Amino acid sequence: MPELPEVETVRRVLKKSLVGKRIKDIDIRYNPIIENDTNSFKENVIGKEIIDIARYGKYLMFCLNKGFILSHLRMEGKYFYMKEKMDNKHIHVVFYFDDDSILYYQDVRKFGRMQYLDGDIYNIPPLSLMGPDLVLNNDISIIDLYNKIHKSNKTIKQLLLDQGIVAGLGNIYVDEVLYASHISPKKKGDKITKRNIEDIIKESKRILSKAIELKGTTIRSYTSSLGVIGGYQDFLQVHTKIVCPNCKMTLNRVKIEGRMTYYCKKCQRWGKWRR
DNA sequence: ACTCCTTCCTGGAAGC
DNA sequence: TGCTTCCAGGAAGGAG
Repeated sequence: MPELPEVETVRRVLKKSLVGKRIKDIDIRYNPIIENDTNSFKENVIGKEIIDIARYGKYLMFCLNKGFILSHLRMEGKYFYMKEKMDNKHIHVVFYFDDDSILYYQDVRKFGRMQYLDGDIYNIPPLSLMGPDLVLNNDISIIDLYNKIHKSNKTIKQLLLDQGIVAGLGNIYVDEVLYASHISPKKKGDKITKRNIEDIIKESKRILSKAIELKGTTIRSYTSSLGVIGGYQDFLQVHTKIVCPNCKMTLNRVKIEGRMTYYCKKCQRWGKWRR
């Protein structure tokens, strides 16, 4: 399940190979992956050159000499770039380049999406609707974030998963950030303090940067994306863990709004002004 | 305008 | 052993 560090890792790998390549043809084998009409997607993309690969939150952006392909990997989306032909039933989109190299998009659960967009990409949906990227944005406003979170009575876990509030966190790293910030995932937005927000931003930056350094987290991953195996799983403190690394108490494993959540009831107390 | 619920999809695990 | 059922999970879209 790629979150910000995994998408950033994919971006770095793809950027090395793909910049300067011209798209000669596209094979779309499963139409729902493409959010545009498939014919107009092809018309817009074939013949274009990839000039850069960027990222915002969990979105990967193939910047073309005109327009962009915005790609979201969701749960299982993976890119494979190679000179050789490959085939399996989970490859849904294939990009052929003018130098006869090939980019395969594989997605076991078919949840991933991609679309062609043109214009001021950051000022049109979906990117215009997103909160600040936790890694790209070095100047996230504590007060703006506090205002957004403080007026809600949803849980902080749910709020941090909302990409409109902050961009990049998914289920794994939210648990890690809340643990590091000593905040219960069940704490409601209107009980969150400015100090909590500062901790969340600081810990998010620390954890996500470290995870990027280690090329992301690989758990329950049968195939490594592009042969890249992440190393951050060795640094996870609570997600998928049994015992709190700090107090050694058994961790709570509960569902919060449908998401499996790991936390330490003792070290992440809510209602108390631990922080 | 907000929140909650359902849908998408598959392989692997669990249950019988 | 082999079949069936359950479940995870990000985000969109519908319902209330």
